[in-house]
Amino acid sequence: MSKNRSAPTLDDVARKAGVSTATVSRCLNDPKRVVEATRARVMSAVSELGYTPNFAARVMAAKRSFTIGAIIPTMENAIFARGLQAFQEEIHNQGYTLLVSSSAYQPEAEEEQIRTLVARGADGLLLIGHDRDPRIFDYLDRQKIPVVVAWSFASNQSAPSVGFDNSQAMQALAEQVIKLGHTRLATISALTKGNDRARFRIEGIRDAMRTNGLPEASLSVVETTYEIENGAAAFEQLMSLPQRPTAVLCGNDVLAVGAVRQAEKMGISIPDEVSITGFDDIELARIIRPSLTTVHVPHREMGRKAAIELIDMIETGSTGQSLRLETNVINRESLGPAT
Amino acid sequence: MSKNRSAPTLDDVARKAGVSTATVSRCLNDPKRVVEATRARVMSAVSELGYTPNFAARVMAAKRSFTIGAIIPTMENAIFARGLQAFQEEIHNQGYTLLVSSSAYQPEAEEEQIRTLVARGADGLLLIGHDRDPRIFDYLDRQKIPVVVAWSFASNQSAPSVGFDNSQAMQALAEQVIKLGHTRLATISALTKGNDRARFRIEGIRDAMRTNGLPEASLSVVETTYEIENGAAAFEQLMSLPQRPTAVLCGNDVLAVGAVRQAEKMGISIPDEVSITGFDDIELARIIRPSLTTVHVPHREMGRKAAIELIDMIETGSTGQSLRLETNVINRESLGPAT
DNA sequence: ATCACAAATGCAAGCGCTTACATTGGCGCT
DNA sequence: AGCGCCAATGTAAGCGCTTGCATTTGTGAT
Repeated sequence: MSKNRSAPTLDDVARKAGVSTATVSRCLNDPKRVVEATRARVMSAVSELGYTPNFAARVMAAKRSFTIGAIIPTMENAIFARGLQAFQEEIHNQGYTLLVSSSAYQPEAEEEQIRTLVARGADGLLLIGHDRDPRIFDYLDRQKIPVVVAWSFASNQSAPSVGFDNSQAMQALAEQVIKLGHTRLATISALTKGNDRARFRIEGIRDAMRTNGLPEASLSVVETTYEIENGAAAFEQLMSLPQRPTAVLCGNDVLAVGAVRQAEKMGISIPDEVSITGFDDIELARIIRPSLTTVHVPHREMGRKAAIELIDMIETGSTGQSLRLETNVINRESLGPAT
Repeated sequence: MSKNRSAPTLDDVARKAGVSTATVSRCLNDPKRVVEATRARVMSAVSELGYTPNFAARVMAAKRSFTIGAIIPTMENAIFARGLQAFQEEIHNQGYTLLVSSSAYQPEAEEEQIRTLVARGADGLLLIGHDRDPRIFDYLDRQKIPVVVAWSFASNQSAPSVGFDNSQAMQALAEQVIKLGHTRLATISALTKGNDRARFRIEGIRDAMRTNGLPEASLSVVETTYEIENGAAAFEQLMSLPQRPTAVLCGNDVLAVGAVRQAEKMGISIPDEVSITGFDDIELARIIRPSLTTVHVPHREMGRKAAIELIDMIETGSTGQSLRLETNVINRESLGPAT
């Protein structure tokens, strides 16, 4: 037992317990395969030495890492944080570890990170949305890495998805807005390039307009990136239109908060002069005044279900099955009747 | 070139380029050691094959992972998110990858995660706060894993820290509060067990009281976990005290937001009847109405500096050096003179 | 006791890479 | 032309683990 200043190995444990490394390995991975007496001896050697298996060696030998990778567009806001937290809790319960990276909404960055995660031996991947180069799905398929797509639902894609129908969710909200008499609608959307969620949401508004006999072309659309300040700027831009919209449907709550703040600054009363809505129902939506009418998304449920699905795919080798979750409109103060 | 359905290895590349694996490895890790012509041949083989080095094998052979681990108390709020984002950007620039896990404020979970990260070959660790079993620092020391502590500053600890003086920061704020005539103070704090930041902040308030001749014992303290709802509940509790405090200094902005919301609900006017302050200066602090007087912490700078320090320790083997950042009080609407 | 057979354990071959050390070849110099 | 030297490349030994297969040990039935 050399008191070497570096981590003990399987070999050290084996020697101390007077067994072979194979037995120690089995003790750790499949305890019932080794008889009680030996196991006790091994286990005490393990704890006396403070042994922790070397992960890289284990992955290499077993070709299995019990690691799941997730690539999300951004960590800087609550939307993904909450769903991801649930995802991580679930996989942790099942003995997996989560590796997260964020792509900053850049497709190339995402692709690189996918490769990195695969090179790190991820057993499966969680991706957000369907929009990406099909070659990526081919690659993953070839490497036999199961993938689940979340935050979006579509049954006919190359990977199963656990999410909700963005278009329909937004349509339901737009219907309510229109029922309140609004005819001049506008939307502040996230960038639609490479972002199916954003596109579907705009589409949902258009669907509702069409259904209700409003000319689709009359929808003013401003696209911007995901920040409160940008939501504010977009709102200002919309308010300087010759014909001010009476309702601004925002692609997410963050943008809506920016709009609300800008309205306050411009002395525009919400919802008396203009109505504003959000999407996601993050905490901020109920904190802000006026509180936000928005679409509630079951983030935690989505994260959990995606985890369950992905682990099932990993462990049974199944090709997975898409799951569609329900959203619902939450009525708060920022939406009122058209004036 | 067998079109095997699994990832190409160094060997495949070497064969295709007509060189040895050693040369390929050198091309990838230290290109100047191989002559231009060979390198070109190797590189084109790499890209034709779509080769990505197997991470586990690399770590195992090189005993170096270019991975840094960070364990934060929670991912669910903006405080750590922002600093961590900066940390990650900086290490990414220097060619490292970040592995994050959250301990949910549980010391045992943190300890387990530290071991996990070490087993995964992390080259260094970022930890939050100094409060933890000294054995952990011993262990890390024995494994020769550099550690930097952030979000807290203390020069006499077992690990260098990059942070700010929580006590002094809070004291500065409390001074202002007292100068405004408040004498009945209360604080809503995060749980102090295992959380030096929380403890130091309370201490800061006491220091200011002492300095200004206020009886320290008169400070009402409520401890609770990190959620808006809990901040609200704590505020309600404080308001039902026989002698209502006139200023409630919250341990962080999230708790303060809860307090503000509860005041609104109870019809207590802020800051006319009661003043409320926060700590951290997260985005929410300026979004909420009344906006929060709070302590601004240079999160991004802290993250970046911590990254620089840690990488320096990893690469030069130095023992590191503590760095103290400045905070400053941001005056907004939620603090007013005592009535 | 003895034998057949199953359960427990050991042996050793990799997993895909890095790197110390050995070998080769090209160059300038005499 | 011959020599020494250094840059470029190759050889092969691990890194710490898992696991198929071989071997040993223990069990119950005869």
